[in-house]
Amino acid sequence: MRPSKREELVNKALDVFYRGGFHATGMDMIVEETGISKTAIYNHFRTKDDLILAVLRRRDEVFRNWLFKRMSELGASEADQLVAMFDALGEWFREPSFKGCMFIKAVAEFQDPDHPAFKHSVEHKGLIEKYLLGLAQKSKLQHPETLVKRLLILKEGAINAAQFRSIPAPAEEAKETARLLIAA
Amino acid sequence: MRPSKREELVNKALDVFYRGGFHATGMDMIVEETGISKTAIYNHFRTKDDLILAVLRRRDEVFRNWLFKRMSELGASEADQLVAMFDALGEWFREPSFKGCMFIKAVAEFQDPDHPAFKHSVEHKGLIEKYLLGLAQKSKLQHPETLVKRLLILKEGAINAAQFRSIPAPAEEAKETARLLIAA
DNA sequence: AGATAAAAAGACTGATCGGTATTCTTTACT
DNA sequence: AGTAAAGAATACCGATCAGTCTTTTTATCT
Repeated sequence: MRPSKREELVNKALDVFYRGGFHATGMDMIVEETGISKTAIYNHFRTKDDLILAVLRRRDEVFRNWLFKRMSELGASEADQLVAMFDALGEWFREPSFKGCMFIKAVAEFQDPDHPAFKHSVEHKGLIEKYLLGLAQKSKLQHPETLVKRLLILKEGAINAAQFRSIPAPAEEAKETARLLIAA
Repeated sequence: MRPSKREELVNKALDVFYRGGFHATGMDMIVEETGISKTAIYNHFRTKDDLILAVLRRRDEVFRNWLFKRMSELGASEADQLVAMFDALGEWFREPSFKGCMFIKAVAEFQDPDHPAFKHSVEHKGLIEKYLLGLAQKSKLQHPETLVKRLLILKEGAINAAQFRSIPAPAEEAKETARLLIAA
């Protein structure tokens, strides 16, 4: 099956870039870690940047699917789901392989706002915002736009604190703050 | 004056690394942008990593001094100063050269928790936490440790949102949330 | 001013970068 | 089975990486 070969490459490259960073990881390392030869890789992707973009697209898809599914499993009402986002994040943080948000890393390494990796990272955050806004509107909470923006700030902050490991339970702290916002 | 030459190198290197990233910026670029020859640079620093560490130390010093000073200028009481942190952050975000937090970038590029750049970044956040905790304790607010952890999450989240430019006024959103936390 | 020492400039090193050309292996069809 | 066509493995390319060595400049002291 041809397409699965490509997907396998993207999935493995995702792991390698996530662990090692984008610039610091050379294509030779991708070859070594995936077991796929350079020719085969460049048969699927024109440049390293193209591969990175495919990786980011895959990460976007996987992460959003996982997060939204987990939120709906952990929360009953729409308002509950918004709060449950932080429980889901907490599960993510506790995974041994957790190394922070790939899109935060991407904008850190590709700082030009016109770079496709930067733009895609902004899009990813935008799609999450859109989804949260839908939930906030369905629930009858006041000022849904404002609420969502503040929840997003809490989410990003919790992810960062988790990566720095400077706060023992960032998801829980963010969750309590989110509760406060929703109750207000 | 000898030491000022070294400081000038560190200050200029800081700019270049901040704009271009750590791995993506080669030493030749540092030479070009600073006008200081490679020999002179390597006379002061044994390796590129050593230079990067000096840059991070300088950034830590400059940023904390600026932030704490600005907080005390913008806030009267200790509790006010905690809230005013977000006004100061807002000023930072509006600087045209703003490109996010250098320490977030550092942990994104040097992911190994044992790497000196990672450790120094954690230290930086720790020093800020310590200062905020001092303020929270002097003010008679309840649960100062918890409050500070949540304020830090808001701070990190606002910085990230500012870098992504996904939220129009992240400092203001974070500030309002902080008010809520302090009032609670 | 001239000798000497310190420092900086820039050519250069092996290694590695992203990417390609050539060789080799595998597959598919008659 | 034999042959052609497709795909992958690897040797290889110029460019650039971090870092050094040699040469030239600059500064100091008499």
